[in-house]
Amino acid sequence: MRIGELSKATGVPVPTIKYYLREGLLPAGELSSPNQASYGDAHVRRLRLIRALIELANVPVATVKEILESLDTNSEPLHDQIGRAHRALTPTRRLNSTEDARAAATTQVQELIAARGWTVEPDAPALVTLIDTLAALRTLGQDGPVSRLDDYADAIEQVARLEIEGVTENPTREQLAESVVIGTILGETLISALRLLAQESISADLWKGR
Amino acid sequence: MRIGELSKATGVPVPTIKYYLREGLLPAGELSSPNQASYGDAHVRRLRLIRALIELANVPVATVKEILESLDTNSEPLHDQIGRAHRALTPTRRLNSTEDARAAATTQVQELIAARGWTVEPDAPALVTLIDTLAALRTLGQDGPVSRLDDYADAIEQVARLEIEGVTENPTREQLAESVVIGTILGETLISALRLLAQESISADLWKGR
DNA sequence: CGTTTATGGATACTGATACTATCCATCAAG
DNA sequence: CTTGATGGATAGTATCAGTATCCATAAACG
Repeated sequence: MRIGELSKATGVPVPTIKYYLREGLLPAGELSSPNQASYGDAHVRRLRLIRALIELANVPVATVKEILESLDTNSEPLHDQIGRAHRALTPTRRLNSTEDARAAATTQVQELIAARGWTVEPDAPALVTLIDTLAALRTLGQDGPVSRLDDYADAIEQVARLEIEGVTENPTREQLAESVVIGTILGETLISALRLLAQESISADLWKGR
Repeated sequence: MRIGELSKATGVPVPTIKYYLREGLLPAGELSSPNQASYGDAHVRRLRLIRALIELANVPVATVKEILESLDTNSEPLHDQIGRAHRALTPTRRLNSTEDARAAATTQVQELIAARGWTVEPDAPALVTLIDTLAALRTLGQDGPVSRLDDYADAIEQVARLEIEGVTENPTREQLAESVVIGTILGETLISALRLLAQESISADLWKGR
């Protein structure tokens, strides 16, 4: 398969494929002569994965590269690979909310984690996001979600259990890693879309025309 | 309060505040003379909201503007305001997956909606995202989430119900709109962070060191 | 065999986004 | 009365994700 056919097969423009090759997201094709390379099914698959992460999950190109490298080498422990996927989904910027809102949120989160017996590193990026979000909600006078945090956690734990279930049936370590990482990232998009759909339905029933 | 104090109170740099004023995200302060304006608590609150949407939920500046305008005028029906918030959370770009994967995903989603009795417009943005995501997962050989879609929907419906519950206790129409819109957007960040935390915990217990 | 057309590789350019920086004529505070 | 903000306008910057252009070579067609 030549680059033009790869482009046709995936719908990705040739210059974009060249860009991904340059950036190291996509491995080079096999060269038969200095300006002739052939690509295979692995390239089609990889390209689809790249597009899904970029288009659906809004993962930056540089992060996609990191994730793919980590999946390719498999030198890292699985738990670290997951951490990499998590960083792809966590906003890096910190929010400065009022000191007391943050303090209250921190306590609440610590209690939640303790009550559920979760094993979470104190510097997990999602921890910071959770605290910041709770603090922001409270500061903005929206304490509905804040006061129902435990109920949210119930539902989310259910989802997380489902995801683990759907992933542990993978036989090899490589397949497991791939499933976890892809599932973590695209799962977020899936859940978000489902939630919006459910909300839209409820909103339509409740407030249509109000 | 002058702009410097507003900056101190929120941690947002003065040039950035000026930028938000220019872009119409933040209403102008009250002018006492051609180069002297004073800002109040409403500005502090608004600025915090802007930052939360941008930093935590990754909403683009232009979309934040739209959302705030819609909340300010309250001329739209509530259901349309929610639609606006939904568009802020939905990727606009479409993915081209294989025809049969899309067809299968479309059928599956239609069945899901029918089975649950959801009221969803056929052109809802989340619908497209959901179909694309399912198609991508299947194409990538990750059918775990695809086959468990109904279980996911169970858990998500539970979350959506919680959110409605936490929001209907608002007395006025304006407060309701604000709660729904902010809750929809920041709720997404909250749920995402909770999910990652739950995953990290499970992953730590299951695969630490593997 | 000759002429389009496509390709690999390198380099340069573009458009969007979210700020930053500079300027200047006030205005306010010490 | 000098020093330091401020409002408003305009210009500049950094990053990101591609696009575009060139060129020497190779393949496909007639």
